[in-house]
Amino acid sequence: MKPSIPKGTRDFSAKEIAYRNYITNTIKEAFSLFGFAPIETPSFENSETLLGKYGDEGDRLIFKILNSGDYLSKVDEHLIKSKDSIKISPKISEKALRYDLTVPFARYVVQHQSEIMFPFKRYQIQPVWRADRPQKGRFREFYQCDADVVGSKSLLQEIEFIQLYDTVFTNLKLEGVTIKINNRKILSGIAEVIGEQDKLIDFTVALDKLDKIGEDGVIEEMIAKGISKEAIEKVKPLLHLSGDSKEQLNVLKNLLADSDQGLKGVEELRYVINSVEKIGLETAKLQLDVTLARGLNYYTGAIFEVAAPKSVKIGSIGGGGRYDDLTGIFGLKDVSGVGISFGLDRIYLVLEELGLLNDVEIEKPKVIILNFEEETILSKLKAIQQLRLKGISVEMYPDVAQSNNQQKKQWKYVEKRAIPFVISSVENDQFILKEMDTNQQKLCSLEELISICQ
RNA sequence: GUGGUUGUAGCUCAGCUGGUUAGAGCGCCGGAUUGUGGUUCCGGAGGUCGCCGGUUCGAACCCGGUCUUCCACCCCA
Repeated sequence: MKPSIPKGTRDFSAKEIAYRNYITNTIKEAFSLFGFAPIETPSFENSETLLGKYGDEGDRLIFKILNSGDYLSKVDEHLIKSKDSIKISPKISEKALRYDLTVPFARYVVQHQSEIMFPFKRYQIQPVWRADRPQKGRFREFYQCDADVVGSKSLLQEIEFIQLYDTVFTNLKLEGVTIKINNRKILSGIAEVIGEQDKLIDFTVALDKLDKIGEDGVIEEMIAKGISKEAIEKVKPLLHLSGDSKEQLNVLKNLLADSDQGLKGVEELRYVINSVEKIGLETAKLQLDVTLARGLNYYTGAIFEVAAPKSVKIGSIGGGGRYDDLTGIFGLKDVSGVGISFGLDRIYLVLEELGLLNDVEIEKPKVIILNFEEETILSKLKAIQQLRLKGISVEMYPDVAQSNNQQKKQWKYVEKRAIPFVISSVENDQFILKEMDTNQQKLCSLEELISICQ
């Protein structure tokens, strides 16, 4: 059998893990700096927890887990003969792999509401699964790093999340990141003003594609979705908004004069953007983007999306927003939440492409002891014990060299792993120590060895 | 879900319009030379050319199907 793994999944080498840990540690540090504490939820949930939360498209992409045992025996025979997958699947599958971290988190909040102190701040770094077709920066198993606050409607949270994004990308030394911000209330306000409330989703999805398919493309798609020509005519000014955020907000304010909701969105955005501008960001740029929609149906206020530096062609590396009633479907009303997510795998690709991972330390021993002759093994093992007691990582090449070639192989092993110190042999309690960087070699005692390598 | 793309030794790839025992470099293993590696040289192992079927006297190369890779759309991190 030829070994293989399912498409869209990956093995990670020691080096890749080192790089990934560097990224997640940077994110974790920032999360706790901002007062978030980690929680974890199971890899799979009851299907009813997940299904219907992400729209039809989302449901299609959820990995369903087949019931164990004789899962067909209890299914009605007519149903099986009907070959109706949608009706049969809930009968044979009651669990599913989580699709994101937000919905399981909402479930968690409701289920543990009596133990939780609100406002509740948590972070979660775990893999999620989607039955998608893989492509660049898109996998079927990937990691999300989410931070959310529930139980506070304060816009200060939005401001803090923007700062959190900025902190992480600053610490990763990633320059040129753009944090795009919009407000769902503005989008529904626009839909209201142009009289197309019921087509809000189609409208926003089309608008979202502006930078991808251009003005004509957006208009074409809106027509295809049945949005009236009058409505589109009213929207047109949006398609070429210009100027700084202040000017853009003023245009929006005029456009949305008849929509209370829309005006509220404008004010919320104005507050957040003004505050952030006054406080200042380290490396990231905050940008108002009225076309920013995001697919998820549960956002109700601010919407965030993080774009990688322009030189890297990849989808968004993070996103988030405010959802006023996510916990409502699980029976807990009026709990507002806001959160953001970092796409670990995409951030990795961006950093790698920009060469920002090259300086990351890879775990390896500091010292290696070569194994050229049987007789000295015991004294070497003793030295190893002493070095390890001092916290110096050290290993010995396991196989004794029987020939010149095998000695050569040991040296090659050292070189390949870039181990800085090599002990080639022991004579009368004196070690022959070679420092690979300088190529200098000297004879030293155990004490000297420890002080050099420490 | 739609469209395209890829698949030859462990890795990177050759293999002209179908023709006898399928090649290279690197790597790997053994050996020689090098004071303890990084040089040079010699030798060796390793592939039913993704899989199934078809066309043909004959296919790695043509056709169909299938799986896989990567990419774009949809959607998204």
